[in-house]
Amino acid sequence: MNDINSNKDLSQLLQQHHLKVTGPRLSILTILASRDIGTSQPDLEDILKPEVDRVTLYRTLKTFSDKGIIHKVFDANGTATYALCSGSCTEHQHHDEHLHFNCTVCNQVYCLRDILLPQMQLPPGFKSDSIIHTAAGICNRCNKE
Amino acid sequence: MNDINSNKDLSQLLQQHHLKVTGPRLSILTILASRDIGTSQPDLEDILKPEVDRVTLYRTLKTFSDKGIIHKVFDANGTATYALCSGSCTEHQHHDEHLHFNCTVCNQVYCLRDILLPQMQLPPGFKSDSIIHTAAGICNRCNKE
DNA sequence: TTAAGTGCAAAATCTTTGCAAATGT
DNA sequence: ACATTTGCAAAGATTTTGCACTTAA
Repeated sequence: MNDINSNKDLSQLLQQHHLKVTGPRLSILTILASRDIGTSQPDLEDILKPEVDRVTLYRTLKTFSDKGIIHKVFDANGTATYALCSGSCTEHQHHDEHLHFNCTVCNQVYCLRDILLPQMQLPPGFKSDSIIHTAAGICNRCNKE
Repeated sequence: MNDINSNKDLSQLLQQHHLKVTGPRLSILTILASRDIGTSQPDLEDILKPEVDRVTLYRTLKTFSDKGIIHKVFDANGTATYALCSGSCTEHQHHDEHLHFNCTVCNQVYCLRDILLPQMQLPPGFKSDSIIHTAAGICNRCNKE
């Protein structure tokens, strides 16, 4: 569970990024904030239907990504999933260097923020801003069943 | 450059996977084999147009993925790119645990097979089959210019 | 010969764009 | 009041499906 979850905090989050506080935006943020896992555009669409228009969802996710409020992770099928950024992301740079885990059973994307990520040596001439690590396998919930 | 590149080798590759050797398939494999970088579906489409139908391309890429001949990597925009698998991939399991590098300038996806990948400790209950590492940054070619 | 593969057309999806109406500041 | 944001409609792009024709084995 993310620590940003009261409605008030979410409003502040929007204001910090110079975005107006609107119903659709709060709904979307509330869903994302309540999950430690990435949520796909289609899933969000289902949950928010029919209160929020599909187009608004597209635009809002774009806006949030651009502003550094959420980040995008692709699951194994190439479907984008979205999750709240940690505090240090900005419009100019994302810092989402945590491990993502995509369960092959339930297909959910987990953000495992506590895993230590190793440094990697790149070949000469390559300069990396960020490395995304996405593991595929079975998550703790599906593992039990 | 991949070491599989003669037309004969590519035919064998198809036969090994019980696939018929056809023009479109060889064309697609030839392109992928000649590059150390992932190639996107749209790029392939452009290169192969109008000899190979768009639908054939979709179906062929799907077949090759399923058979373990190529693997799919998503670039930062979520566009799928395709690259030849290393020898050890099968229909049942892919072993593509190399580092992918997506250049933010030219957008190309490099498969950096020689980078040593570290092991990571997952939380209890999580079991991982594979981890994909995708770095974003500037590649050696764009770095020079 | 015949199962697999291809190409075309058309359907189904997914994503973006334009614009008028609504809304937050 | 006014720039932003939304919702609808429609356009555009992407991906899949059906089916008859072709081709490799």
